[in-house]
Amino acid sequence: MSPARARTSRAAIVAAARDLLEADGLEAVTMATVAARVGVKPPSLYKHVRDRAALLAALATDTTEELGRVLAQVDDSPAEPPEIRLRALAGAFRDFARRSPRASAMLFADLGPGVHAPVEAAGLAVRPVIEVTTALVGPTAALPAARVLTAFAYGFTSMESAGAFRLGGDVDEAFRLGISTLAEGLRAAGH
Amino acid sequence: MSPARARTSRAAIVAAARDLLEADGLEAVTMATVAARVGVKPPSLYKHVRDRAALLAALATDTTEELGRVLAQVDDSPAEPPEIRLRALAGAFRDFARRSPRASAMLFADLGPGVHAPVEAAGLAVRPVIEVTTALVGPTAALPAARVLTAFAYGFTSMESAGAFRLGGDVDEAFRLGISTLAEGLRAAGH
DNA sequence: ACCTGAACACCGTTCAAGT
DNA sequence: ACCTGAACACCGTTCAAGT
Repeated sequence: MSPARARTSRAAIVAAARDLLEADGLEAVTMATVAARVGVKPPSLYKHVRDRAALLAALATDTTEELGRVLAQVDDSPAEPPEIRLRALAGAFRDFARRSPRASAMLFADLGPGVHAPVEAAGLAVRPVIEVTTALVGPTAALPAARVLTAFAYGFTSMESAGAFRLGGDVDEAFRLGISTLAEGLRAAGH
Repeated sequence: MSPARARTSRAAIVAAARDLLEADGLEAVTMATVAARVGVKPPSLYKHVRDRAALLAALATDTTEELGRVLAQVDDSPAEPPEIRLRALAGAFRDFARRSPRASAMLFADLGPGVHAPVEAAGLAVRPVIEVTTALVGPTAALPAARVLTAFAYGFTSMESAGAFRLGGDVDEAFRLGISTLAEGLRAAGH
């Protein structure tokens, strides 16, 4: 008797995977390296995650949920003008992307069939953006405006952490330019 | 004597890799599947590419060069107003991304250490964008403006092909909104 | 000069057997 | 109920041997 007590957990496994991802890239996230990091043998992981694809999906979900908490905390003063709130959200997302660049690049990426954060987590993370665009352009135009802002911020930070800006110049300035232009332009368009 | 004549080529290998990538995703691009598709055994590939990472880099380069040709061909009438040229470039990029969604998502992505298209190919592909932003906002502000446009278009198409827009609504409209907003907003800001 | 078969280390995954 | 060792198919890569 005395069945084996859990020596690890799903949360610890996901955290280990995220650490390995940020440290050494996605190809370094193997069942063996993750298992070693949480102190078990590879087969034991299958008691906590279905397979590697499910582990990556859980990693994406974890990242999405953390981002959702960060953005919700940043956007806690709806009395501010929407442009100010938007700049704060964008800045927080960029900081998040710099803290977890590889996990952030996976937020909206194609990770194989059915491998992405569930709609609930994604919806929750994007909610602050939609709330701000609602204040900015009204409820009917809020979704496309949020998509535009998200696409820009995600594309920019993904390119940045991949080292895709290789022509010199001030990268910070370009990010601020994008957010400012979109904030003002969307407001002007969305009467 | 009569040393073995090449039964395949680097170009054929890259093309096979791209086909496999678009058909079944990056994890389906193995040395074995690529070799089978070009009609050789896996070890033969190493006479043409250093390793799998180099093959993926060559794939990214090939994609970047093709995009460069497409964009250069689209932007062949510098007499048009920059907003029109910009819309044409953006539309061509989106078409390209829909034709080769997985390869396009790799254009500016982190594919491992040193695995991305060389600066020359990337610079050539982005040249039409910089030329248009030069016409739009002047030479000093052209680079950040081009970065903003590229980040938006790349982020948007990557999200789109990954299936990240899951809240309904008109995705085409959102793309047009982004390009219009940026074209007008950047011009207004870049006197 | 390129191709192949054989070989190796590694990876994801399964499963019977332990506690 | 979770853990492990052993096993399997597969993958990237090397290399000696073919032509």
